[in-house]
Amino acid sequence: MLEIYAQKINGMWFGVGCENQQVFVTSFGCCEQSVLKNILNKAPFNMPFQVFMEPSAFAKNALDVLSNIYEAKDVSESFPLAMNHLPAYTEKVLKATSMIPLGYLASYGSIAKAVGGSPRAVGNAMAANPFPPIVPCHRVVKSDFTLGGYGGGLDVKGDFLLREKRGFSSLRKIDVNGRFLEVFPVEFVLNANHKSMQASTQSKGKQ
DNA sequence: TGCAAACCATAAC
DNA sequence: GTTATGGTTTGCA
Repeated sequence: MLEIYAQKINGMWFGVGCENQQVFVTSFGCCEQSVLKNILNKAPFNMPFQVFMEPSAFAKNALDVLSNIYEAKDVSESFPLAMNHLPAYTEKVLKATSMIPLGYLASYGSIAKAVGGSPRAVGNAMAANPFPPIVPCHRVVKSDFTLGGYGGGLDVKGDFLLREKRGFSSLRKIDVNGRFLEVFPVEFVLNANHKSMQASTQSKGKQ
């Protein structure tokens, strides 16, 4: 039985679906309704569920962690995430994605290089991510430093990156099962988008 | 810049 | 099985 909890923390709604001290699905959003809808969308389709008003201790802790991640705090705590029901490739991509450190981003292509497959396949796995923002799919962007897509909306993704800005300036390589995942500072994307906005306003000015 | 083709795992049929 | 569909990338005009 999937136990579903939703709670408002600091103005934002967070939700978890769990069973046997394992997290199956998470969600966040501006209202309770959308959070619950997302949870039911991403939950294994044939799993019976029940929505609870009072979070269990386990769920309460999970909700707090979600909120901390949302606020771009450095969260070291990790959870038992139930990934067994996911396709093997999706699981690999999500695990690699969860290794991207706070303040850094990876491109769809660099993840594809690290785990195999193609950038599009990585994008598909991101879209299927049941664990936002525990698995930080908002830290995956296009290779040209534009944002790409995001289930919760691009503005949400952009806001995340602004909050996660940490002032790093150099590339890093993360070891993912012996293969390297290249990551770069959030600033690269923020600067690139800033420049492109400047460029578009300049070209408008010239006309 | 803009467009077309290659990319490859999923889900739907 | 087969097809359609992407949260992409790359090359070429």
